[in-house]
Amino acid sequence: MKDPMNPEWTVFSARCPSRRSLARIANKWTALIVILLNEQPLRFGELHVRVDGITKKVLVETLRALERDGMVAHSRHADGHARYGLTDLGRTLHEPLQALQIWAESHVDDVQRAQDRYDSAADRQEGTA
Amino acid sequence: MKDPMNPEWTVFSARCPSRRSLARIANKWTALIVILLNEQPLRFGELHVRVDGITKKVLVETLRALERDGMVAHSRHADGHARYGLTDLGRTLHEPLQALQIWAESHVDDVQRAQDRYDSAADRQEGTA
DNA sequence: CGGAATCCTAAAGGATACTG
DNA sequence: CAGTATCCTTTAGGATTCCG
Repeated sequence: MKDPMNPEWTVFSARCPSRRSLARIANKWTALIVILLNEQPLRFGELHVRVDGITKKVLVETLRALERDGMVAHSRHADGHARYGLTDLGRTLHEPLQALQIWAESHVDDVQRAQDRYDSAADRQEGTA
Repeated sequence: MKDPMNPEWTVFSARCPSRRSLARIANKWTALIVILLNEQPLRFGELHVRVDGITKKVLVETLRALERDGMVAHSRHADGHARYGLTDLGRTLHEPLQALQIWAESHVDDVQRAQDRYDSAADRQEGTA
């Protein structure tokens, strides 16, 4: 599958499989789901309420894609309910994805200020033009 | 801006500003651009060729969004050409985003195997049905 | 070269209703 | 409850052309 002779075999190549993987993991829904499932396996409905704003359709699709890529698995539990959990592979994703969560939450104000600056600068431009 | 009284002020809340930030940084184009710009400031055309598969339109839009959020800035260089580079804020993004690149590139085979397993299991299901 | 403008398609996502 | 199925809207993204 991999061509070690090809120096372009990185995420920067559009046709490298790693580009597809990057697109899947560099995704807000994936990040939120992986972060939640790292705590503990969850049922579909629990995920649905804890990932605020996600629709059932998108949740199903994202879970299926993550299962296909081997990051998530679902299995029937002792109480008769199926639960989704991370696989070993999925667990290796938790740290980098949680880093994104932490970044996003801790830089809210920085980003907000930058946006305000940018927008007011843009307004001045408009006024000048 | 922030409501410290609201315990739901996290990326898991659809209306929390951090959710928007997460969506912006958990994005393949953002990741690729930030990783490249961390090495050195680049001109538009250099970015365009090094981020294989991106169109000029999408590159412009992504750069503008990153500038608005204060992660990228462009400035005229000594040679008279404008170059894009990371701001201090943008530089803090490099490590977590490069972690995603490394994950994607180093787990290509794991993901491929998982997909093969999943797809052949699905085929068997179809045959049974 | 570094875009901006326009147009268009495909994909993501949302709403709703239905089912085992 | 855990999905499917359907339909619809919106956004991301691509192709092309033009401009300073």
